Amino acid sequence: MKKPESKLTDAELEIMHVLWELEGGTVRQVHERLNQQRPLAYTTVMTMMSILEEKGHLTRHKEGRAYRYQPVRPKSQVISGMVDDFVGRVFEGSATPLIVSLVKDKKIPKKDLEEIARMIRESE
Amino acid sequence: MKKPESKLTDAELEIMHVLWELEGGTVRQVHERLNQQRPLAYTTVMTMMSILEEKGHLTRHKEGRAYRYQPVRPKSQVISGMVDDFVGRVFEGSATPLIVSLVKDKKIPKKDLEEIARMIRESE
DNA sequence: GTTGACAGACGAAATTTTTAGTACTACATA
DNA sequence: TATGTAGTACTAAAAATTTCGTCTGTCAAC
Repeated sequence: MKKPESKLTDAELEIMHVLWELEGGTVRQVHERLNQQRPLAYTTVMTMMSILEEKGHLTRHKEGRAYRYQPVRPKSQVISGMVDDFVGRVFEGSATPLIVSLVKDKKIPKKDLEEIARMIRESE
Repeated sequence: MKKPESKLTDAELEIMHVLWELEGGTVRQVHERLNQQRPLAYTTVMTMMSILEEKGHLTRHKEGRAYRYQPVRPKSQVISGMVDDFVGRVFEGSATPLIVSLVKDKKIPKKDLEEIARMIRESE
């Protein structure tokens, strides 16, 4: 049964990253990818992908013998939701301190900083 | 037994926020705060705070009959670590897309944007 | 000294998240 | 048609997180 939406857990996010990159794939494909980083049973990946399908993050259709899974929403949209959630939990709603902290003590390449500055100018 | 460090879970973070704001407090004080937002047993808060103490995020000392808990590290430092973790998991290490997405989504008041732009200029 | 309120210790239930085992099906092919 | 293989469904164990109950001790007020 499909639920409308739901928060992505850590392990689920890993899988979504692979599928966004591959633009969809089978359990086997995803398993092969993740397994390079850390041992993980095939069925574990399958279970996770089923859950993601139930949660409405993936759809699937038969392709030959196996299912092919595809992300329902684009990466940008899902991640934007996660950012909102993060800002809510960690910064109690206000995104400004997050940016300030990122710009200040994180290593953003100078080039990117310039681009960001330009973006801000243009958005006004 | 104290472990050196550890990731903050959601519920733990809620408590840390209260203690950062109050600059330390008793279980009762924290419980009263959180209870305004959602029902929560006194002992639940107590357990969480004990765990936070074991994890090294809080210290405590007797004050009258009760313990007074205090954050070990300043909010800015802990949150900076959480941002790193988040950037790693969600943005696969690169913070730039996060900033871009925040600025683009227009979640930042114009006034703050200007200040950020100034910050960038000055950091060069 | 009894009683009631407050506080913590301890143990553990409930829930969520993560991981995996086993059995069953379809298919190719020897 | 017997057999190995790829794939899934179903089930559930394991681990982590969140929640809370009960018991015990202390202290103040009566």
